[in-house]
Amino acid sequence: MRDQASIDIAAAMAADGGPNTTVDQTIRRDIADAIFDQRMPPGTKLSEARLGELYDVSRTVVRKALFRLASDKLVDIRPNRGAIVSQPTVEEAREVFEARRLIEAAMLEHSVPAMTPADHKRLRDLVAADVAAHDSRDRQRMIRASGDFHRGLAALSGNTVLCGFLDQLIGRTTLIIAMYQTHASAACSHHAHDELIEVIERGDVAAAQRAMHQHLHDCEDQLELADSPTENELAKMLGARGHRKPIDTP
Amino acid sequence: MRDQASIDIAAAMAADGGPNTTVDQTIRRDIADAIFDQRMPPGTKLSEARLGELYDVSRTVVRKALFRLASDKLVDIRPNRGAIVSQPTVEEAREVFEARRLIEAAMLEHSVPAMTPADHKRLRDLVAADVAAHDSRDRQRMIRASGDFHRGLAALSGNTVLCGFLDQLIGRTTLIIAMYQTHASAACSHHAHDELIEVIERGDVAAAQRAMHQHLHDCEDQLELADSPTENELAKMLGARGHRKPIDTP
DNA sequence: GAAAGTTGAATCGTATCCAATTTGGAGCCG
DNA sequence: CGGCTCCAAATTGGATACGATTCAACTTTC
Repeated sequence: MRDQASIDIAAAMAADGGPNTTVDQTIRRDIADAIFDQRMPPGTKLSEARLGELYDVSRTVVRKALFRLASDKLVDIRPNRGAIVSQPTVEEAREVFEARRLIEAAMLEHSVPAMTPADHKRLRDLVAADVAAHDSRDRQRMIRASGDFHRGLAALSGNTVLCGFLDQLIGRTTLIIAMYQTHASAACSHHAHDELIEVIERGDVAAAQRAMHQHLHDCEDQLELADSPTENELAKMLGARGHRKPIDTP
Repeated sequence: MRDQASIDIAAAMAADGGPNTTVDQTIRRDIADAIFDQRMPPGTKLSEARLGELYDVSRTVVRKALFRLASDKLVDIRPNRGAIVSQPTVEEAREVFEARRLIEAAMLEHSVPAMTPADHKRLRDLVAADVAAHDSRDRQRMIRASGDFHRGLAALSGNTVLCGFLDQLIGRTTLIIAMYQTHASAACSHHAHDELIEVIERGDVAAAQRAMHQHLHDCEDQLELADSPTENELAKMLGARGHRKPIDTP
């Protein structure tokens, strides 16, 4: 019995040492990463059974992960039709950017005046990582570093609730970029981040808000949100022109 | 075959008329309503088995509902210890109110200039319902009507993403009120809503934003967010005074 | 030859079952 | 008599099994 206890303790230690991570969290993170790194394009089917056997786990836990991802709007679960990587519409994309503008600009009002030199350094480090990623020509790194800058800036506001919202929005933005990106220019140019941090260090709230607003607008404008519709948009247009195709999610 | 088609149509009509609602949605809504109406105080245990037999359904679907509620931050699922109605901390409460101030004020900037007379009427109707609820002395109706006003105002911005965020925040606010309300004054006074709509109809964006900011501040100030700590706050304070108690969720 | 109906495979949703963890209390020892 | 250990009941977490729904290909008929 004491043996059993010690074994239990050892097992617990081992489990704690590596991850507090349950399996479903691993799956969730893996899929999210794959989406962010654009290895899983929007629309890819996510079969519960397939994922289950990939991770050698039951469908129950897979479904848990998919549910969580659905609440983060990264995957879309259609009743009786399975889960796919979300295909955000143009309107949704515009709304996400608008929401980001509102939230990120508003957060600056509180965070900019309260920043310490240490905070400024943290931001500069994040921009440096952004630049490095940009130089590496690695799109994954670029997107990730850009997101990390925005996340880090938001974290300085000290409001975890808003950070949670923004976190979701950044994830959705990545998906939107994957879907509507035009030529090579993938993420936000890091120059904008450089400019932004400069204004922030000067403590000029209004200018910082303007810069953030402009920056996000530029990101949105780099996408093809009007012409050259992607597949699902095409389907929508065709549907409106008489090819009555039953839409399941009205 | 035509018979079958007509039957299907009839069934669909019936289903749509009442619920497109699957059982788990019903459970989810019922619990949420119970929380909002303060019939379920924060901390109430939500046993899966009990709920399952109440709705004559398996635990699987109950867990689905609980999971969804957890992602809305209305219930708290502790590993191996079951689900309880969330007990928001004081910091969480402050953050929720701050988030609401930011979001709701920022939304006005877009919605106020774009409102039509019809929109104004809609808002007036909502305020009227609010007043009626207030006169009825029915706390449930008061809270609900107040929330509906904020929801309706947000809907006029046309941004469903932000509306979703605000919807979650309003739900959490209700929970916060249930936990930290002082004497009788439960929800926001409807006078504030009256004032607010007046400024909105004048089209004065800045004034409307100020009014919204002030209104939410007043709501927050009506709560006891400093003295008379509730249980979980007490536990935290004791923990800080040397009683090293291992926290499971760091 | 094309359109409608039918059949079949695959996948999802729910129920039931078994293992793991927590909790409360009984028993034992100091 | 108080505190600790250990065990049993209850509850949650995960796995498997079965029924329902959907999509696609095939057959049949006009």
